[in-house]
Amino acid sequence: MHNSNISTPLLASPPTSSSPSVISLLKISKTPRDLRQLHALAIKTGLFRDPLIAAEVLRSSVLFKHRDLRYGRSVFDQMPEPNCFSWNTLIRAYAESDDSPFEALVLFSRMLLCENTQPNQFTFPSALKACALVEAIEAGKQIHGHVIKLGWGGDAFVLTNLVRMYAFCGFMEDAQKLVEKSSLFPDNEASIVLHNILIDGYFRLGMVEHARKVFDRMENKSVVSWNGMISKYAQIGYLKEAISVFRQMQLEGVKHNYVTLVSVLPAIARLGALELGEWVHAYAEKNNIEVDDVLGSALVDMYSKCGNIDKAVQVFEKLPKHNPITWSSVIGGLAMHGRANEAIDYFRRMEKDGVTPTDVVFIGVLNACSHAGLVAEGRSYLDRMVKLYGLSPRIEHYGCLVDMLGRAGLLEEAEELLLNMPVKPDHVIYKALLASCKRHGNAKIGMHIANRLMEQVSDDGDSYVLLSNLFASLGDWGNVAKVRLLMKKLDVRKDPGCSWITVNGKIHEFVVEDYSHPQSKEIYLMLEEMTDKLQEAGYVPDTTQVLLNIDEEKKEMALFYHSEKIAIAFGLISTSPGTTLHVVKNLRICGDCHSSTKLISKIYGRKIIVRDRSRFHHFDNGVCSCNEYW
DNA sequence: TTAGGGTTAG
Repeated sequence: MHNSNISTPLLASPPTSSSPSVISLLKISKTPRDLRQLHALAIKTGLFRDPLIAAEVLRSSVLFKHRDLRYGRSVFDQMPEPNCFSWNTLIRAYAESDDSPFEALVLFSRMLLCENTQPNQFTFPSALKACALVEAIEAGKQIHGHVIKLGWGGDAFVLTNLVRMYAFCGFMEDAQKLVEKSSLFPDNEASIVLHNILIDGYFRLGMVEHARKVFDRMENKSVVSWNGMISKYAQIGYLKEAISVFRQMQLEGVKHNYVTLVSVLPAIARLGALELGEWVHAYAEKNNIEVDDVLGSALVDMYSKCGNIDKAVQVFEKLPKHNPITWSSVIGGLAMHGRANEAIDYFRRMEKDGVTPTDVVFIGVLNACSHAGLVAEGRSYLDRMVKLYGLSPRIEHYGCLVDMLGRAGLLEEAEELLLNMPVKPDHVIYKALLASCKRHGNAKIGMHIANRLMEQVSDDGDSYVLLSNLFASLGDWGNVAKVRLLMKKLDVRKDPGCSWITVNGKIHEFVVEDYSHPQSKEIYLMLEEMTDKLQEAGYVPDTTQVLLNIDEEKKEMALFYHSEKIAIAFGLISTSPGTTLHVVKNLRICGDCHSSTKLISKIYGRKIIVRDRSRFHHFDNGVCSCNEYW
């Protein structure tokens, strides 16, 4: 068929036969069709035999706007004698591809066999990148040999990729040696990059101390080095370290930039350090750092995880644009705070705005339903996710649903779902159901689940504790003792419960019966006062929450020293009257702490916001925002 | 043509 009816503006004026104009046409070709037409034309006119033009066709097809590797490969295979540039282009394209980096190595070895071409400083980085991705250390070492033989060992790009190759393959000594050698000729820029890559490698291998040592020994650090430490620490949950590097950076006079803020905010969020989070937000505004959708989603998440959901919503509304992640942040935030209906409203607004929800957005929506007892809604949203959006539920989605059914007391259904879902249950989901069984006193299902949990978990202390708590709540002290003995034998420990509160920008952390705080004496006096006032207000300790076989008086004492109570006592003595207290706890709040905190909020006229492992509780004037549904 | 970034069930 003649193609005059599909002529594009690009081809309206046919190219002349001179190479430069074809090359410039290729460079501005926008659609795959433009490219294919130019390609066909080049072949028809014989211009494709010009290696420069052929190379440009290839480059246009695999890099930048087109990124069609299969098409690029066919272009390459048509070349009678690809030049070095073309080899490099295709090797790079494969090395950067998600599914076939290994093909880059195959091509590299084919290139070595060609008589007229030799790898150069542009070939090695891609080939080494491919080795790093597929952890091909032997190939990597051989390529290193070629690098030396051909004299590219001093090239900054080649060197960085060599170091990264060794680091990704876990050969840290080789990586370290290369970096040290490069430090002898301190061309700062390049040396800093090499050190950053080395640090990244140590983090990837979980060798955190080594990473820190390299960082501390760096004479010159760039802002990227600082940001890298902050983000890596935050990613592996070393939250305080992340924040301490952030502060040290400031002390040493290195200015925070956009990436610094985006990197440190998740750590602040998880710690619940509201004051610091507010400082970061103010810093962005004062320094004209644009709060775009990326920084915005980090801020929205920070405000909601730090207890200020209204501010989170406010920041969200002011963002210049929204994407699935900003929506996830605000929906997940509302869910955490138990504001299910608003979470659902936001979800509807998102759909109305034409944004396609991701599976993460649905985790937020389902979590909202779970924490508000909206069972029918939860089911229908899972259905919507599968049928309308074609998303496959992950274990997290089933986790929300099992939790939702369990909290609502629909334990048989929860168990049925857990046993029949198409993904393998993990210890998280078993524990969620086990916690519901304990709460609703269902020993039968609890035992089923416990048995299955024990089959697959051997070193998760929390699972054993949950099981022992289930027995304890049923008064089955014999089995409690058995589980505890087993824990001792297997040497598994549970996460110690701890709570923390930020006062004047400093985080104060407490564990159960904690006497280590410098103001410990005042804190315990306050705890005594609190207990007296609670008793005056008619509070009776709920000793069923103490899951040890000890006498009642001791049980009361054990409750009295729960870490969240200590944190609240400290908050009360170290802030002025009326100040809202923000407490974060790493486990779920216990029933006794929940009911006494309600009273404390009334007695002392304080709003107390507690974030526990699963959600927020806003205590105010004797009531909690969770409506006892947690 | 090399280094750093946001959301995710309990």
